[in-house]
Parts: sequence; structure tokens; C-alpha cells
Amino acid sequence: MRADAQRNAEKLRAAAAELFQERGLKVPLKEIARRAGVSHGTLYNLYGTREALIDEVVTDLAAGRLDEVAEHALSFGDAWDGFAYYVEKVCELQATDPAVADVVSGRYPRAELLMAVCDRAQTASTRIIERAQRAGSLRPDFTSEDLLLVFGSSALLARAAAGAAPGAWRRGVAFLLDGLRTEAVRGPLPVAPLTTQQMYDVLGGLTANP
Amino acid sequence: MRADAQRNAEKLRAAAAELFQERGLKVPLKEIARRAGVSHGTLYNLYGTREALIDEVVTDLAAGRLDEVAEHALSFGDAWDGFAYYVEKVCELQATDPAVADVVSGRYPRAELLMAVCDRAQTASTRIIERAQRAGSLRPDFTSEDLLLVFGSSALLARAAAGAAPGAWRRGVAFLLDGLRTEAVRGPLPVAPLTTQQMYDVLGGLTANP
DNA sequence: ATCCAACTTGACCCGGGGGTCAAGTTGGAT
DNA sequence: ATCCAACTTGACCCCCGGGTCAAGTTGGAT
Repeated sequence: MRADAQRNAEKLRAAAAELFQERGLKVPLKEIARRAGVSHGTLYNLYGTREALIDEVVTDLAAGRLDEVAEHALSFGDAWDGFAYYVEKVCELQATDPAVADVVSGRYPRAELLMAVCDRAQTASTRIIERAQRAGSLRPDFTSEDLLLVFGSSALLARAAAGAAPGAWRRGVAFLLDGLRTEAVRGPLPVAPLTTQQMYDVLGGLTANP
Repeated sequence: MRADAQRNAEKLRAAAAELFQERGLKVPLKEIARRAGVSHGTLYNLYGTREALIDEVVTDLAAGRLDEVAEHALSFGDAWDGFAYYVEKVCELQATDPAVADVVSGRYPRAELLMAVCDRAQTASTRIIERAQRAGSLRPDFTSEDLLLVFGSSALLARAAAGAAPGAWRRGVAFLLDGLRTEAVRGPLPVAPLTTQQMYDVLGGLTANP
């Protein structure tokens, strides 16, 4: 590979990482090329597909952070606390970083590394779930598939609410967690209730996809 | 209005109702015209905007059914049962009819009648919620804004899961309801857990908007 | 210094959805 | 039967995003 191509590949990688983090993995490829200061033809030359570009940055963008959270969740003394921490933290990551959200829940089957990250996440989820279930604090009929769907939904909510009601997703997660633990503890909600206007705004963003 | 225009308006109304029910309120206007056997120019002549067309059919498509469910929910002897019935039934309506889903959660602020239906739904929700809270069976920090967001999320999930795992939304609703009631009752789940493959399929449909 | 393969560029293609409007057709009043 | 306003039509325009490729440029080996 020639030196200039190398440089361009790097510029594209950087631009992609930036834009993925700002706007998610579905950002137009031409826009990535524009930010990299390069023709979109060059992007196609060097990477060919969006998936290849994703695989190029997914490790930096998401893998490490997700692994960290999972690891920390397993280090909690109380299994339920670990589980709750995991759910909240993953949702928080998703809320603050659209790239993470799309990695966890966006399906790009052609992006091998992304799929690998996804599998790791599910494996971690399973371990955290089973630990809490063994401790008797998490309902036994909850599966890691359920959890990944929760992550997917929460990511959509968080993105829709980012402008009008940041943190709204925390209420949803709180309700859900209270339904998942075996004890009848109803924790206080972490965020104030939404106004009707906020709710309408969020609802609007929920169906109009970015 | 001339007789032929009248007929075309009716054909368009019918086609819109059909397609809205099949594919939701975002269906391309040109497709509605096609199904009506009419040029899309005519659609623009007679209705001008998507919102006008929506207002034309929203009452038939959604208003009555939503009102019915709300009314029935209030007729339950047990306030919690009424609340749970309401949540499940509205989600079920949404799952079986994309038009209802978009009416409840899709934001079309320019469609006056749709907004009216929406307001009615929120009013009904408030009454059902407050009744259950007065009875002490629903946690007091749950608001009608929360509920409408639940409806919005569930609608997305149901649509995404329609092909791969119909009924998957019921698990989510069940978890949530268990987190909303004050007693520590954990009902049995209404549907079998998803396979990993199903979960992946649903997750895919969740981000790829129809 | 030469030269060619490697690389870049941007014009161009596609399809999809929203929207407009001049030209042609037709209902129905007279 | 005539006639014109009301109506319909489909070609045309827009923007967007994905994708291709001939022509032009340039790195770097010789």
C-alpha cells in the first residue's frame, strides 16, 4: 500500500470513529469521506463497504468499554447489585454514545468484529444474569436474549430523548429492574417525571429515525 | 365538488386506510395513490398533505378501539387488573395494527384529529393509572407520560418482532408490569423465551426502520 | 529523470420518496 | 349540444444515499 493511501485510510478511520460516535453507525459514507477531506470514491477504494469501516473502529469504540463494565459487574459482592449496575451502565454507555448503541443492538451481520463484540456482550450478560439468578435475587425466567432486547429498546429511547429529556431512559430501566428482582423492593426513581411536552418530543423522535 | 372527485376521494380514503393498517402511517403517498388506482397528483389535489389523509381515517382506524379498551379497563372491579388489562390490550392493538401504533406513538403534530385521539388516550391513561394508584396497587411514581413512552417502545418492539418472534413484546410488558405493581407478585411469563436467533432478528428490525 | 502501477477524483448512475404543474379530459350547468 | 370550470394525469423537479468508473494524478522503484 502506498504512503498516501495509508494516510487516507487513517484519515477515514478517524473521521468514521468521530461520526460514528456522534451520530451512530448509519451515518452516510459520503459524509465520512467529506470529514476526512477525501473523495467518497477513495473511501470505497480503501474500505469497500460500511461493514469494513465499522470493523476497523469497533474495537476502539465499544469493545473495551463494554468488557470493562461486564467485568466490574461481576466483581460486585452482591450479585443483584452487579446485575443492576451492568444494566444501568450499558444503557448509559448507549445513551452517551450512539456508536455503542448501534454496536450492541444494530445488526450488521457482515461486520465480523462487530458481531464478535456482540457475542461477547451476550456471553457476559449470561454470566451476570446466571450469577444473580443463582443468588436468588433475579427472576429465573429472565434470559440474556431478553436483556439484549432491553438494551435495544433503551438505546432507541435514549436516542429519541437525547434532546428533550436526557435521562428519561433511566426511569424505564428503573421500572424494569424492579420487575426483575425477586424481592419486592421498589427503589426511588433516579429522574424526575417527564412533562407532557417532553413526552411528546420523545415520542416524536422515537418513530422518526436518525 | 364534482362527482368524480368525490369518488376518487373515497377510493383514496379506502386505500389509505388499508395501507395504514398494513404498513403504518409512513407508507409512501404514491403507493396509496397506486392502490387507489389514481395518479399521485390527484392525491395531492384532494388531500394536499399526509396529515389530512390521516385525519380522514384516524377515527375509523384507531379512536373507537382505543376508547373501548380504556372504557373496559375502568370497568374492572380490581383497579390493578384494569390497569394491566389496559397496558396489555393497547400494546396488543399496536402489535396487530401498525396504524394504531403510529397513532399512539407516531408524532404528526399537523394532524389535528390524530392529536385529539392522542390526548384522549393520555387522559384515559391518567384515569386508569390514578385509579390503580388510589387502590394502592400501582406504584405512585408512575405517570401517564411514562405509560405513553412504554407504548411507544412496545410498538417498536412489536413491529420489529412481527416476523421472527410475534408475541415477544408480551415478555417485556410482563416484566414491566411486575415492576409497576406494589405487591411482589411475579406472574408467569405469557410467552416462551426467545432463541438467540430470534433475538438477533428482532434486534435487526429494531434499528432498521420500516 | 523516467515511468507505470497505485491511487484519487468527481461526474455519473441508480432507486426511492416528496412535491409541482402544464396540458388534456370530463362533469354537468345552461 | 355547447362550453368552461373542475378535475386528472404523468412527466418533471427536488434531495438523499449507495455505488461505479474513466480520466487524471502521484509515489517511489529503477
